[in-house]
Amino acid sequence: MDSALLKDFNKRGDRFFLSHISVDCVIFGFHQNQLKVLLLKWKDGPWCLPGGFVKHAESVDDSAIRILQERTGLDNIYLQQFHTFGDPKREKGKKITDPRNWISKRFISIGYYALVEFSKVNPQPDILSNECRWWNIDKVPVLIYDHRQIMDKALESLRLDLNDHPVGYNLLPEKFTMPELQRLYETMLDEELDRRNFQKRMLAIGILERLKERKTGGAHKAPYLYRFDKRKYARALKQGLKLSW
Amino acid sequence: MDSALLKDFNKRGDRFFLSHISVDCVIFGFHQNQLKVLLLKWKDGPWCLPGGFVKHAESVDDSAIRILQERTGLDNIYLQQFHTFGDPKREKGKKITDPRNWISKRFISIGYYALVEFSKVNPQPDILSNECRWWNIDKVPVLIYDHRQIMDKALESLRLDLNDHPVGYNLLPEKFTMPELQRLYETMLDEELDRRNFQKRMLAIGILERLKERKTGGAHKAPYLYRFDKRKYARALKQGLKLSW
DNA sequence: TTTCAATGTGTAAAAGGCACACAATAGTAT
DNA sequence: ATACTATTGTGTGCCTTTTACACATTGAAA
Repeated sequence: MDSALLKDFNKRGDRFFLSHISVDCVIFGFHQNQLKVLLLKWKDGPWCLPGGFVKHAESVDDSAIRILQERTGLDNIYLQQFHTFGDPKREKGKKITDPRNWISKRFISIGYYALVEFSKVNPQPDILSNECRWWNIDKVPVLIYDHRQIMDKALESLRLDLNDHPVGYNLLPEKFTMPELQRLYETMLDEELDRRNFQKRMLAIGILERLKERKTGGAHKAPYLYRFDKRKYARALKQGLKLSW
Repeated sequence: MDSALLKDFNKRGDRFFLSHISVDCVIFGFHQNQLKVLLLKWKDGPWCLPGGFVKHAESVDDSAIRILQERTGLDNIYLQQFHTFGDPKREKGKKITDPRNWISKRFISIGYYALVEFSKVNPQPDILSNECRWWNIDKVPVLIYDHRQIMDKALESLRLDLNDHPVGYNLLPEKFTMPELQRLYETMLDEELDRRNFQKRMLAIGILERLKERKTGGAHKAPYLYRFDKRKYARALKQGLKLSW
C-alpha cells in the first residue's frame, strides 16, 4: 500500500471516520472439532482482532458487517454486539508519532462477535496486515492492547447466548453429524457432555431434521447426517428457548 | 445557569469530553410495589434518560459512575453496561444551531443500567433540566430520540441478568418482606409467580436471613422481615447462580 | 367476637436432568 | 472370510427440580 496514503489516513482519518471510536470483531469458526478465531498480524509485529472504524453516516452495526465482509468475504453473518471497551489505558503500548494525529487519539472499541461457517471463509489481510488466519481457541498468540480481554469476553458472551440460541446453525456446514454438533458444544462450553443425553436434548428442541444419508469415511459406524430445519428454527427462536447449559 | 457558559459547552465541549460519545443511564428503583425509572425533563421540553459525556482521561465506566452520582447522590451503585447504540439516525429531531458545534455532531451512546435503593435517592436535575423524578415503568412519558428503545433494552437485559444475579439486593431496603421481594420479581419479569414456590426457591439459594421481627401496619397477617446475608450473597455470586426464570 | 385477606408451611404429581447398559455397524487387522 | 475395535443408535430407571395445590395461622377491621 501507498505509504503517503497511509500517513494521510493516520493523520486525517476523521475525514471518513468518527473520532475515538473503533469496532473490533471476534470471528469464531469451527473446523476439525476445534473452535477457531480469525486473527490478523500487523506488518510490524503483533497479532490482533479484525477491526475498523465507523464511517460518518454509517451505523455501528453496519461498520461491523462491513469489517466482517472485508475480512471473510461473507455477507449475512450471525453477528452480536457484546460489550464496549472504554478504559483510557486499553491501548497500552500504542505507538504515537504525533499526538495530534487522528489515529493517535484515544479509542473506545465496540466489540462484536461473529459465528461463521469455516469452509466458506476466505481470510483476507487488511492494509495494515500481511497475514490473516485461523487460530485454535486454546492456542491464540499474545494479542495487542486489550484484545485478549475482548476475545475472552466474547467467548463468555457466546456461552451465555447458548442459553437462548441454538448457535450451531451458524458455525456448522449445512449437513453435519450429531457427534460434530456435540464437539462444538463441548468446545464452546469447555465441558464434556454425555453423548446420549446430548442427543435427546438437541432433538427435543425440534429444530433438527435427520437425513437418510450417513457420513462415510470414518473408521467406525457411520453416523447419520442432520440439518437444521429453517422454519422450525426461526419459530423456536421467536418463542425463545430455555436451554441453560 | 450562565447562558454564555452553556453556549461554550455546546460549541467546544471537546475540550473536556470525547467527541461523538455519550453515556446514558437507565436507573431503576422499586417503591410501593412498583418498578420505577429516573427521568429528566429538559428545560425546553421532552423527557429523557440521565446522561452525560466521557472526559478525556476517564474510563467509560467511571463516566457512568459519575453521572449516576450527580443525579442520585449515590456512590457504590450496581451498574451494568448493556448495549451501545450507534444508529446515525438515533438522535432524530435533534435541534442543530451550528453543525460545526461539538454538541451538534453525531453521538454514539453507551447504555448502562443501574439498580438503586429508592429511598436513598435524592433526584437532582442537571444543568439542562428543571425536573428529575421517578416514573412508573408502565407509565413513562414519550422520551426524546431513541431513549425509549434504550430503556426497553435495559429492561430486557435486566431480565436476562436475573438468571445469574439475585438482583433484589440492590433494589430493596435492608429489611424487606418475602411478598415485597416477590412483587419486585413479578414486576421485573412481568409475570405472576406462585407465592409458595417463589419463597421456597428464594430460600433455597441460601442468601436470605429471616429476622425475628415482622412488618406491622399492614391490614392482615404480619409477614416476617428478611435481609440479605452479605457473605453468603458474595459467595453465591462467585460460584455463579443458575436461576433461569 | 367475627370476618377477611393475606401470610406460613407442607405434600404429591409431573417434568426434566442424569447416569448408565446393550445392541448395531463401518472399517481394520488377521 | 472372520474376528476385532471403536464408535454410533436407542432405551430405561433413578433422582432432583419444578409445578400445582390445600390448609392452618394471624393481624387488623368491622
